[in-house]
Amino acid sequence: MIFFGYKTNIYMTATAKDVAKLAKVSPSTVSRVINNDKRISEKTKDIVLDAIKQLDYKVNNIARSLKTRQTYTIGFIAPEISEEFFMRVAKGAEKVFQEAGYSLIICNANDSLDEETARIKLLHEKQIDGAIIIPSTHDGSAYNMLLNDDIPVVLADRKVENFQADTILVDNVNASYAAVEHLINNGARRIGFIGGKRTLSNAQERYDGYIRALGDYNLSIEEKYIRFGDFHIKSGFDLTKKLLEQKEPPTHLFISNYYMHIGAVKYLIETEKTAPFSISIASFDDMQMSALLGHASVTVQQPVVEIGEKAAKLLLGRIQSRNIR
Amino acid sequence: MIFFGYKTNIYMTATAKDVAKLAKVSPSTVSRVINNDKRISEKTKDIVLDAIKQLDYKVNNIARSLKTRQTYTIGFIAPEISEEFFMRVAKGAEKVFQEAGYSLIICNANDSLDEETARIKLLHEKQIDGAIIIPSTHDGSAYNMLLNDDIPVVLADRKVENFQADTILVDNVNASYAAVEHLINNGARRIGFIGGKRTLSNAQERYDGYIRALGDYNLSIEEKYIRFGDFHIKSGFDLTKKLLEQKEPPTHLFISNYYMHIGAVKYLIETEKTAPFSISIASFDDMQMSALLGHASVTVQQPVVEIGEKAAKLLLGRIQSRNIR
DNA sequence: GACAGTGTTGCATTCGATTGCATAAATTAT
DNA sequence: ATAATTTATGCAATCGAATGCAACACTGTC
Repeated sequence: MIFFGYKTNIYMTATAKDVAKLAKVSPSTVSRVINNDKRISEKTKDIVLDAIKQLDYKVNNIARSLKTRQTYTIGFIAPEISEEFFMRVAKGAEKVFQEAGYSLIICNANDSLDEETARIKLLHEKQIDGAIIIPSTHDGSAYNMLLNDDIPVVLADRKVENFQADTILVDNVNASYAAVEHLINNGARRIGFIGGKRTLSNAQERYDGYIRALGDYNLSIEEKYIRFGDFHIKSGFDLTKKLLEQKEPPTHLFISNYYMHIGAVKYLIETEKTAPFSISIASFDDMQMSALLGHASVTVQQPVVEIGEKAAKLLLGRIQSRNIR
Repeated sequence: MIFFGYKTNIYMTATAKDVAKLAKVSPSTVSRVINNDKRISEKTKDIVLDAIKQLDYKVNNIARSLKTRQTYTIGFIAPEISEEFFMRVAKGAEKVFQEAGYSLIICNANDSLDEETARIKLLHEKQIDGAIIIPSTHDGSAYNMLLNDDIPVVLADRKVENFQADTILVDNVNASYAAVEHLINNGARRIGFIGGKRTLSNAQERYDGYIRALGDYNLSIEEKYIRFGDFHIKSGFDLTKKLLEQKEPPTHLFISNYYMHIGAVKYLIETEKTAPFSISIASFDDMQMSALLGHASVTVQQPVVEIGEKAAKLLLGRIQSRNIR
């Protein structure tokens, strides 16, 4: 493309100024056309639109954001982005935000407080409009960095200390209570418990449900049937091994999350522990694969994607109403 | 914080200007301190650093990007972000980019060309420094929008038409050949094939491997043993059903991806087809769960995370060397 | 004491779009 | 025909940081 009579950079991508020149109007007018300002005549609007098409003009959202102070970008921080559970939450959030014109920067905190804090600072500098965080630890003090600058935050899946914000949770206590109750009703008396780090609110709550169910049915709480690990496959494998290798092992297991469940099944398959006595498992989280894992008599179904959607809607509401907390 | 003697916005977050005032230097100096410009005296550097701490100043990356024309942001588009396979690719990419100071905007194309194109336009307007795309279809023409404006693109997992760029692939043909060969060596003669849409390069290549293996071992190619679907669980379920419900069904299956494998196992479990004759499955993609799925005698292991890492490193190289293609 | 050389810092412009205010043009009222 | 409105557009400042160039301060030299 070559323009006569005035200098235009033909190598770089077109700017509103270039469009303005071609359409013989001012940049302000171009801006108003892009933003659908009603008090612009149909005639000039058409001319500008035509110039935009000719130059294949695209808004520079960086420049726009600088002026409008809105980036239409949301931060999403999860402890580990390769885990299906967290990504399903992300999917729910992404859907809601995509429809509203926002996009999601997804960050991996690597289960580490330091890395999580670093991501928060980065997202802050990138001027995100809001953040959804699935906490990696129980300490949420770093999140205040965002709130203090009026960037709304919504938490999902886990509660934290030192930070006050809306949090989308499931009823962990009652859900795990129900799962354990199911085992008891099927005759289980020696029920092992495999849980996550108790500093995580959801891990603790699932444990609470287990304890409460045992109590309500007058079953004794045996420390040797209770193990805590870290919500990952290996941990599920190791703890199952520990529980089952003792004398008089449990006959049933309540396992606190999907990945530990996988680890447990892996152990059972490898050691063929299935033969002597049949282990029956109740577990938390219902994934695509859960039904295909052996031994599962009941799984607690968390509406995972919906958690993301709810968190996103809540956050969107706060952003749009400028009501930060 | 209140400053006397000059007007400063005490409500908004501090800018370089505010820091400059407090440190009694010019904004340029502040900028130079942040960017570690060597020709700044230790003394003023300390003063400025101190002022930065006092005001809790954070760079505004939007403003910076407008000037430097670098956003340190990468677009990542996948056909469906909730699928573990794609997210593992994303994880690999995220890791590499995080270390290099970039962050990832993750977009869901919903297996749709239109949505994919919309995401590309959005990312373009957001001035991303580069993009990694896992194509949703075989048509890559929309990707040129980026390349034409010197935004490098790297594809992963699938090739496309109408677009030329580096693409990180696995050797689908030989991998599926090897899997089928394994079945044949174990005595398989009637091997069913369950594949994805053939317009996708990887689906076609996996089919090619199957055909070639049959040919090399002088097994006839029976159309009634071959079915194409769409790489999703339901499709795997349906096609397995179709293959196994015919008279003289296949005794072995080669299944082209993880999700179809899950669908197949689901069908086998539900119908207990396991009893009369034992189906043996070879499948593509080795996920955390693959070993736990029944019937799998061999799975092709794709280095999924490494695909993401490789793609990211390649892209990073292009970005940093400003060598777009 | 004048001057070159080196090291620090500030001035002013720039990136691309938005927007309050002013003004010009078109329309209506008188 | 002129004044009063209404409508459409342009001007110029602004968002926050980066940077080429100029200017200043200091040291050392002859």
